[in-house]
Amino acid sequence: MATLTTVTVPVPRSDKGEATRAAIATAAQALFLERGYDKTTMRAVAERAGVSLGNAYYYFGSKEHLIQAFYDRIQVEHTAAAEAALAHETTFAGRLRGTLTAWVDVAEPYHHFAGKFFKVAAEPASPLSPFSPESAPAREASVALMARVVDGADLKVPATVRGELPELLWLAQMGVVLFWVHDSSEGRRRTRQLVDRAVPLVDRLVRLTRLPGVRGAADDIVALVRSLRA
Amino acid sequence: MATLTTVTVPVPRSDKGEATRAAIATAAQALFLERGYDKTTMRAVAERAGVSLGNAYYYFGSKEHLIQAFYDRIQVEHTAAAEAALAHETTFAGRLRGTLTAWVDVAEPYHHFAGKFFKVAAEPASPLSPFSPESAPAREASVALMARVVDGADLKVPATVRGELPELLWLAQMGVVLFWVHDSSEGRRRTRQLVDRAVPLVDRLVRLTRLPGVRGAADDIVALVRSLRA
DNA sequence: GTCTATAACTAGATAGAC
DNA sequence: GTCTATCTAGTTATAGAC
Repeated sequence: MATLTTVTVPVPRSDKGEATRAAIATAAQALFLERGYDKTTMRAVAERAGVSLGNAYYYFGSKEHLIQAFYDRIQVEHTAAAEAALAHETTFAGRLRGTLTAWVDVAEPYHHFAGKFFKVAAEPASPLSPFSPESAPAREASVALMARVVDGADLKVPATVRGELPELLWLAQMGVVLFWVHDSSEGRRRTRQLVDRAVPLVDRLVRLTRLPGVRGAADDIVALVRSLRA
Repeated sequence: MATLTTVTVPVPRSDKGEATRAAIATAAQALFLERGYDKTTMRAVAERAGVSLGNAYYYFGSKEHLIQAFYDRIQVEHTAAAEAALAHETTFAGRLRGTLTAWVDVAEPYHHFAGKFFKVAAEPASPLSPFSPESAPAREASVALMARVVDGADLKVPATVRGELPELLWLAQMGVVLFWVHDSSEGRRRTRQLVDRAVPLVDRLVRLTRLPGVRGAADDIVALVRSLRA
């Protein structure tokens, strides 16, 4: 159980501060895309933003904090791109595939420094960890998106399973992200293959939970997941 | 598909070099345990080892390379500890549980800096990534251990499933490690609970693959895993 | 060629004045 | 809020010793 720690995030109180903060974030994003994370120095970010090094640190506690903006950006873009797919897909498999493929599309421009990205996110103490309190809004938004995948679909499964499905699908998405990070094929061809092949499988597994022999096991999985959240 | 990159590892050619290398690794391990990863400086490691800073870098390309020794140590200790459990367990569930619990026991002393550990391992380009070529020996040893879990057990499942089971169980172990890294409960109580609850579930799921309706899905999973390895 | 050492460089982070 | 000056520690360059 994570102890709840208070994190001091310098939220700008004035309009001027807001503008400065945005300038720094924008400069960082541009430089990360141009040169990648490692080759972008805090000094270069500050210079491009037109502020001093010390001032950049006033708004962002560390270089890693500048990454959070990408997290948020991808999340927002993904939701928009997924909605387009969800609008015309009615089957569970179609909706899930559309949503996952939309993520791969949206994330592509950032792949070349996704390693650093992921590295930071993997540290438990990091606010960028997908399990951290700070990431709760983005995580909940992603789970909510998976809920929309399930809700609009032609899916008949036990209520217990259905209730936990969005969170389980989010976890599956984390698995896709893990694969994607390691995928150096052109255009993330291999990740797309993984999605195309795994989705029908997931579809099949989910529907199998209606089988008497399988349902008990599925309920146990649900109970386990619930107990881990506590 | 990972491109095969040549990695220059300075393997000492003389006995003296070997001794120096060992002294540095030993000093690093002691300091990491005493103060943690972040608070251990390369200068401190060099000093404790009785060598210059530059010399430390001659043997270890970066501070992160010093972590590899822990990887190897845990792997060796885990195999030994697991053998003890495997010697008197005959059921699949018992053998799996003993092996996973042995890992939690062995890894406990290193938990306080496991975050850094994991952070480094999460970067795809890192030689410490569990999927990297450099980690192949340790990974293969872990998979081989899982093969021993399966081989000595009372398990009747389709041959296709059985063939991939060691690797799938290794993947499950990675999941336990991920949970463990984030687990701040005393004595890793929650991770142990996870193992205790998940093992019977895995046992049940594996045996379910004999059901006609489930077997097809299981074969698809096996096929997917195989295609991803290519 | 294999090792080892010293000095210098780089960039993330902090302290304190304004 | 913003700046300048400074600190720290990972890393590299390079010269020389075995």
